[in-house]
Amino acid sequence: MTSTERPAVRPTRQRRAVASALAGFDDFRSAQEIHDLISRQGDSVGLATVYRTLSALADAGEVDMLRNEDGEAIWRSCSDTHHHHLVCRTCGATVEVEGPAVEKWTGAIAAEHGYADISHTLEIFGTCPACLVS
Amino acid sequence: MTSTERPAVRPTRQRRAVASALAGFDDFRSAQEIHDLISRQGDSVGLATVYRTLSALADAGEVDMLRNEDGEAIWRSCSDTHHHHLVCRTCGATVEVEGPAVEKWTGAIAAEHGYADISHTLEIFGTCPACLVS
DNA sequence: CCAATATTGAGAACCATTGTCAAACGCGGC
DNA sequence: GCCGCGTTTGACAATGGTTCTCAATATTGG
Ligand SMILES: [Zn+2]
Ligand SMILES: [Zn+2]
Ligand SMILES: [Zn+2]
Ligand SMILES: [Zn+2]
Repeated sequence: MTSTERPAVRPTRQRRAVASALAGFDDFRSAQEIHDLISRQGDSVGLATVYRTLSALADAGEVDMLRNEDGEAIWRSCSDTHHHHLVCRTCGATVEVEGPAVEKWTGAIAAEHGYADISHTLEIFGTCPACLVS
Repeated sequence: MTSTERPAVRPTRQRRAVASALAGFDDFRSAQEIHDLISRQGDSVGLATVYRTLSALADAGEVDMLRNEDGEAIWRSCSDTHHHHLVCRTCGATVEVEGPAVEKWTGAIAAEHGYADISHTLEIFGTCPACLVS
């Protein structure tokens, strides 16, 4: 059997720029915002390349992508273990959270109804302490 | 103090057609699919009106809207109590599920981090029994 | 039936995302 | 260092879902 096909990803200036931009914030940002960030850092990367790179990183599990209320994709550099997010609706401040109990629950519910190959999405939104006081 | 402003919603042929279409399926459909369904039922309703009506129903809590993998909005007539969904990735078959434990967990996690005004999204995807055998 | 207000729809406008494809680049071999 | 080749890039066009516009129409209460 053939080993997993590996497309041979190359370390380019552009990919480095995207990675660098991702390291500069810890909330979720749109591809366009990240593109602007890169420009402001002095680098020049095509918007299409930003999209391509973000998608690749998401596939590789290095960034998480979710959708804001308008359906726009927003991205964030994340740890590589399975987790969910607690996101501030006002400033975007994000906390990674884990919930073994929830993981078990989704599996149980699915099994109960005979569903297989389960995956799930779970995000929590609220107002963070900092935004509460202001 | 003035009572809650009530925009005075009128029962029109169009809104009836959308409601009727919604009653005709129990999986999640896109606005365009619902628009097609209405046409096939013999009614004629503008696409913009379908969007407007679906949004209004969603605000009123009579339908649930979520986003598919591509970010498209998909809609479904739902019960009015808080619940989540177990959706077949292949045929779309949907089961409404409730999980008091999960509700408590999200609240606890949020409180633990000082977040307030909590809301959350949670959807489970998998392959339903029918699609498993085929 | 009237006036006031809400609704509709055809099409334009928006805008995030993806596709195109020739030029530029990274890499391994020589 | 130089070649050859597959990979990557980017300017720009194309897509496609969703919203906007605004004049024409429908509903309602009187
Ligand atoms: Zn994450
Ligand atoms: Zn999980
Ligand atoms: Zn529902
Ligand atoms: Zn819930």
